[in-house]
Amino acid sequence: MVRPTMEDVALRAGVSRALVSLVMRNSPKVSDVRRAAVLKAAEELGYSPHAMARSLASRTSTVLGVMVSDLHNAFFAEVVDGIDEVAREQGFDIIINTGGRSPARERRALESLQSFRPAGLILLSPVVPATAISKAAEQLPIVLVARPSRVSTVDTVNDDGEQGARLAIDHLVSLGHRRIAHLDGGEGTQAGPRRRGYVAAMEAHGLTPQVVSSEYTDTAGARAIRSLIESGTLPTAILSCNDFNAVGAISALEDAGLRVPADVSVVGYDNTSLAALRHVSLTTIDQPRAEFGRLAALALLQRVRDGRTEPVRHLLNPSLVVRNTTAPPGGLR
Amino acid sequence: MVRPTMEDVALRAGVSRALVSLVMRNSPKVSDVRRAAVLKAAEELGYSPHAMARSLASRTSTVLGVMVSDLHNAFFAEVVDGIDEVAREQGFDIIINTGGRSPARERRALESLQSFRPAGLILLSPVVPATAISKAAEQLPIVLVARPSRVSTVDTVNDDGEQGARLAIDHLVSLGHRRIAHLDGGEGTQAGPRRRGYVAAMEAHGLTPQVVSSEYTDTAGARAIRSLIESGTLPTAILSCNDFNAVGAISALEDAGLRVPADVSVVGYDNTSLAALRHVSLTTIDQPRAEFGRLAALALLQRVRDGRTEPVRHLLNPSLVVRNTTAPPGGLR
DNA sequence: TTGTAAGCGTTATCAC
DNA sequence: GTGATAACGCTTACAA
Repeated sequence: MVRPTMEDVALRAGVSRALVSLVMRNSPKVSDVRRAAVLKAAEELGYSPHAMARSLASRTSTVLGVMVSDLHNAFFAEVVDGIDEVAREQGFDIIINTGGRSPARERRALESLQSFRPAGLILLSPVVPATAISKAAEQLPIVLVARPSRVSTVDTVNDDGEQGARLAIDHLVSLGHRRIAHLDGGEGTQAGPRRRGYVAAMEAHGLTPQVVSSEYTDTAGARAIRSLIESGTLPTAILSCNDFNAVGAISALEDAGLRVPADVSVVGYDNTSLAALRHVSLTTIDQPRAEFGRLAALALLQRVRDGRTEPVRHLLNPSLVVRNTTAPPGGLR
Repeated sequence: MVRPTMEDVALRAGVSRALVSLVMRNSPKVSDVRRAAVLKAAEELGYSPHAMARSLASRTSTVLGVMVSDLHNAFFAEVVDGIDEVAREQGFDIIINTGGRSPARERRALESLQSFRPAGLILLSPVVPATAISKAAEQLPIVLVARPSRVSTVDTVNDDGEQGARLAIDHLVSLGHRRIAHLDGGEGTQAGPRRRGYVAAMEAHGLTPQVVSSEYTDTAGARAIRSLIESGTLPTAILSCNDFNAVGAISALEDAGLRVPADVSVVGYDNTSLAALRHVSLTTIDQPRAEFGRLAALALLQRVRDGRTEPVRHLLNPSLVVRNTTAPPGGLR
């Protein structure tokens, strides 16, 4: 169980260690015979380079660290796909760690990631305080995804939540809705912009906003609907803070004998795989997740390789995905 | 942007590099005064140990590599939680990489993980050929989760799919169902045991198995139901190969004007977060996912630290979670 | 084109 | 307790 080293390969191929090193980094200045011999020896020994030793010696790193705040959320999986795509193209490896939505655990994940001395770090929706981030940013380039920041040393990639909410409201208004409530995400990341966008869009249409306090879960969505029904203030359409909340809302509406979308229309946010299920078929707002990842990786590489120092702020446009939970009000369809 | 080293800390604290090293590994044989001085200097400099250099020098690794075949599947997130829990307890760090369900990408992920020379590797439902796994197992300890293996050098952690299917059938039979079809997972991992368990359980009850070819997606589940309806062979109950398939089946049943569970009962498999949504509320088979992770990490640590060499094969018991998609047949409820 | 030797940041083995 | 010094596996001038 002891892994072969360059020395072993060199011995077996009858060359020096340095030459093996050249072959491994496929330098052009190695004769074909020697190269073949080295490759053969490496193959036979099952040798593969030791990334840490390499990075130590070369004083460079081809590793990008990725901190995923919540592995349970498929949202991040697609962002990672985007990161992975760009990183691989550019010859970088990624290592992932997860924070489990707990600041303490996330802190540990960050430290662990940094102990590998990666070229840079991409943080997906981190929950640690901003000071922890700016402190880390003193040591290496950092890109934040799905979390805004004013720290001038970090880049950010976000979706324009205000515009997303506006798209949803415009859609509902164009269907004929006038009374549209927003089930608010409370403290959740991105809840602020979505709420502001909702209020602004309603007012732009001359309508009265109705913000209902809720959370990013299906039970919270159901609870909010029940309170609306009890207070007799149920509108004809709902904009939920995310897809889970929307599914909870739909289920509570159906429990109350109301039909979606005939009696009430519902719009989600995020276009998770849940929304696409035919059983749900939720009208929702899509964020270009893989693009988030690609831009984040690109931003990091610009700092790492091209030495960029001014921060970049990507604000991506979400889009509306119309499915089967929205229709004109009052069953007019 | 240049990270401080032990040398810097030593200089600042007015001690030798070796002493700093001792403090960092909190050795008991350092005077309190010196320790405090070193810690203070490290803090001021923002110093944290260099994991790669440490591992290189100590010829040991406190890193566990985790390959997640599909980050989009929340199933793995909980397994990772279990791994993380045990690893942290025992002073190990984990680094994650993903294979995106593509053998080529997975191979790359495996190589990348190995280049960090981790103490061992945990592979979650890998799709690479068995030979690739046994080759890797020559270099370091490997544990496979959700994929069986006969390679004597690797440990495995799986759920007992046959028993899971049996639990579902026993439940349906006890409700009074006699005609129960299985929507089969085809080539998918774990589809085999579930199918065998279904057939065996049906025969044990003196019933005729009805296996319908399908896949692990909601559209496939819907398609299978439509074909059953068209052929006039729709039974009173369905055991799906997984939750997605079950949700697709439910949706197709409702589209056809049938009620679930009044007209047809449906059981899923996996107890994903989807099943728990109140809008779905699916009766399903639960696998102890976090336990998978814990056992996998423990198995790895036994090899790494205690030098165990005989393989272990964990086969965990699934359990039945009854929700609202199962009832006695014929709307007798 | 190939080999030699000096590091990279750390731990480990000794002396003191 | 504390401090030199030799590894660890690799890269990289610099020589040959």
